[in-house]
Amino acid sequence: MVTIATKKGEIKCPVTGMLQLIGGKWKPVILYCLRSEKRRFGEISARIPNLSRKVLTEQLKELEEDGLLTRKQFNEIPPRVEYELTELGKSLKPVLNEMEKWGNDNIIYKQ
Amino acid sequence: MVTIATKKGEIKCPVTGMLQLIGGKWKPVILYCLRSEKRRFGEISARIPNLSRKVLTEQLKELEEDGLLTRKQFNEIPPRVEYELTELGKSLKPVLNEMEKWGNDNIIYKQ
DNA sequence: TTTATATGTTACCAAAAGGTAACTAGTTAC
DNA sequence: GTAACTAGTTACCTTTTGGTAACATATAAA
Repeated sequence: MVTIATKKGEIKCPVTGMLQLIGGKWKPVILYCLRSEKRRFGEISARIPNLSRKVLTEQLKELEEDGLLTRKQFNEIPPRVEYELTELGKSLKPVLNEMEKWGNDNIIYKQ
Repeated sequence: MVTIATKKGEIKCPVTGMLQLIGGKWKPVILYCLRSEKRRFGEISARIPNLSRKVLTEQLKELEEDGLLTRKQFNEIPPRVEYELTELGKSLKPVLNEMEKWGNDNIIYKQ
């Protein structure tokens, strides 16, 4: 469960609220990448090659702050960090699945 | 059906593809607003008060170019313009419904 | 001794997104 | 004669987002 503060005159719309958490160019893809298993930072980065490591770090941090995933750091050399969806994050699976389905049914990639 | 050109090295991900069409701060809310009926420009604007008219115009134009909605202009005074989802736009309803459901189940607005 | 490793951080810059305020048009109501 | 109406457009600015390149770290392998 997530709490969002409203500003004056703001309408309490469920879709608007959700977009405050997973709106943005990369967050749904990151969550989609983690939907069925935990992954290391490098794995996520390799699977989303157009996303720079800097931005990936930022987005992961925000998703963690919003309670959608956990970050587990192992103090090894070289370092290892694993990201995994929380229960709240997992509850997004129906949304991600519908997005995946729509993309598969309606998008043709060319070239 | 939508065609998206890939750049070199890009992965053909259904979620990434969908985000190119409806990613962004406002597009899902606009589509959600039109999910069950056609609406005039002013109606949409009134229902999304934090969205400026300038940005609404831009977003509607992009959604029209991407084939998700139609724009019907009546040459009356004062002017009237109606926006309505196309079949492709309507095919997004399952996604929008899951987003709505998740928002209603998981978000508490405070204040 | 140098290089490679994984996961970052930092400084700096460019591009995209979004906002406000002023302006437009042609008819109707005051 | 002036204001209100709707659906924009335009100019200008700010904020957000995103990118690149360099650096840090501790150990192991060459």
